[in-house]
Amino acid sequence: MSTTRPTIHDVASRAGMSKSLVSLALSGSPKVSERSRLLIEKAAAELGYRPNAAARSLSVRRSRTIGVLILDLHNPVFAEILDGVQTEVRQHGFSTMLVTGGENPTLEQAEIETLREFQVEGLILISHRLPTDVLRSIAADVPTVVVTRDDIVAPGMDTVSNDDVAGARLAIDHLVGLGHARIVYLSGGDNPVSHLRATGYAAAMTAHGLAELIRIVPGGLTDAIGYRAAEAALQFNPTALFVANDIAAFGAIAAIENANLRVPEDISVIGYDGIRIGGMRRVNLTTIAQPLAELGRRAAQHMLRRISDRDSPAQHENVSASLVIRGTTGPVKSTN
Amino acid sequence: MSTTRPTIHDVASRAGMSKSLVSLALSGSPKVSERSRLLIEKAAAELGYRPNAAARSLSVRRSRTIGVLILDLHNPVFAEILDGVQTEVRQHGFSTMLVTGGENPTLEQAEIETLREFQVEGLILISHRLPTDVLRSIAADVPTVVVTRDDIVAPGMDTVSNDDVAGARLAIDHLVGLGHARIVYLSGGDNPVSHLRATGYAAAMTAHGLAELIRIVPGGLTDAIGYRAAEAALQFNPTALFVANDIAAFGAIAAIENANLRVPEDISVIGYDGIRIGGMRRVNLTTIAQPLAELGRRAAQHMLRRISDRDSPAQHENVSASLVIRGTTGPVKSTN
DNA sequence: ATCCTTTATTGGAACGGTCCAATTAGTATG
DNA sequence: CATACTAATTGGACCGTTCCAATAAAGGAT
Repeated sequence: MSTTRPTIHDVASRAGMSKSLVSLALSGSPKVSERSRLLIEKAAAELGYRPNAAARSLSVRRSRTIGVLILDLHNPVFAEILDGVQTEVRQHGFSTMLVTGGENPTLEQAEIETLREFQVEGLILISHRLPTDVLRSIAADVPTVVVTRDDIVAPGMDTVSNDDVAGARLAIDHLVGLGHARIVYLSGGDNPVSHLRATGYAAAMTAHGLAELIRIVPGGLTDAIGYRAAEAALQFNPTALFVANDIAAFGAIAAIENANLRVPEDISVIGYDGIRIGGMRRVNLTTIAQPLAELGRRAAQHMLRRISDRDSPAQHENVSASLVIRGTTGPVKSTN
Repeated sequence: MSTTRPTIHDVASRAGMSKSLVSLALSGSPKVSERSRLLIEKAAAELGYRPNAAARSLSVRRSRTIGVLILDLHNPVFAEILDGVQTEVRQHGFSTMLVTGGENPTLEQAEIETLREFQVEGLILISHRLPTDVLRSIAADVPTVVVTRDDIVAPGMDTVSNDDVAGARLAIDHLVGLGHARIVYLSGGDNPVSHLRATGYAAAMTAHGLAELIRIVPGGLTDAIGYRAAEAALQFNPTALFVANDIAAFGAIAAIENANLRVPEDISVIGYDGIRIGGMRRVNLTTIAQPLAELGRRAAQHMLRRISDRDSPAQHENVSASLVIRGTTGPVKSTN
């Protein structure tokens, strides 16, 4: 059916008043008489009237929508952050428009372009792979907040992330506290977050007088790559592995078990991120947990602030990650 | 800076031609002279002009956007389906607008309302918890396709799902083939999908002459509930568990191991869905895999068809799931 | 009754595009 | 060198809202 959707005009003529009054009534203005309001509401309901957001946004010059770019849908980390963003944003009467670039910079840029054509009032980037200058120019004319990374700063751009260096230190402290010394870091590939975690690892090792035992094995953020990286790491005869993220840690554990070693009895493993499935009893991964939904909520709050005050100074918030001890780390084997 | 974004008028006056010509040129019309086109493109670039999607959509009366409702962001199943939707839809020049209702019918309805105000041209529901009549009335005036469920049919609404009954049968056939008989089904709670899988389970058991061994333990779709359900299931002294979904299967495995039994030596476990993390070597879950991204792609295709031909007959597509044998199922113990 | 306030209502311009019909410029034809 | 086309360009209506300035209606005070 639905030939054309009813407009405010249709409601007006059915209620026998002007479209202006309908507009007023529907937006809850107090200067509409009770009688008219009722009539109008009745007509609107009967017609199944639904305001046209495009027309409104054109008229008021606000879309009440914020754009969200998510790095990779398959990594639960980002879904959990998104969840926080959504709840916060919704509470303030905003909608979100979501896109993914699948870690492909070109695609990411195109998707952001689309978002901007829709006149989103702000952009939340749940991580990204954009070149610095591109990011800069985006942030220069639309309120932007980046979650998860704080390596790039630009005027008018906020960041919300956890302190990866401190988090890594937490992991190493925990392991050293359990008596470990030959601790290898499986990196998460060539990206800023992984580099920071490497830095924290190296710093903590050094602080514990273990500088000469620092070993970094190149890896990545997936299960399969974690598996391979762990295999490579075994050559160093480690007693513990610090893995760049939880998903890769899953792979690492599999590799260890496959080499007929036990976790944590022979080798302890600690991940990073604190995704929910890491807590599944079957996996039970010790990890450095970021408050993911909280990260998202904060990001949304910064966004809302920045929208209402475009040139409030850039803020870079650092929330702290925490050590969650579960079953994949334990005391180092006495003899070895 | 960005006081006001440049409009097509600004481009026109800078290039020294009319806004109509600018519109023509920018949409690649062949009736614009080479000279003018170049001038216009230059002006647009210099100004950083970006068309206003709201204005366009108002004028052409098409938004080129489709709305997507996703049941629960935390379950990877839905993210993987979404991925398929996105790639397909994008290829055809559409954007998506994503919302979640978190399994809450009221919230879902509100979110769908928002989507409709944005004049989405169609709605893809990656599962949902809507009452039948609500769903019906939605489908009655906006092209709708439901993924994952085909229990409700309505005119003008397509569905894309896997055949849960057949899938369940596949699982049971596999287990029976391995010699199992005391096979318990851990349900996924009170929802249509789980019921269908129960039906398939019961039918297959009956077909194998095991009708009197049918045991259904109430469960849910999460790890924690799967754990508890498995504990409860042990009273039946099963040799195998068929679990309503992969995530719950993870929990079930943990429960079994916690009871000092081994998987699959003592008890085999098979899940349903085929989410990626089930393939992680550490987990290595045997499962009935739905082609998730494919499901999403198909849904998008139906959507596009329905958009271009509103009253093409409702289609209900059933893609088949397949058995993926991994490490959590094995031959039944000889003596027991 | 008349004038002044309030209160309620309305017409119309604007928002930034698209697209159609009309106009102008340019070119070929007889 | 008109005439008839074709190609290129333009003005303006329209899409569905909001909102402001203007108008109408309803009381109140004198």
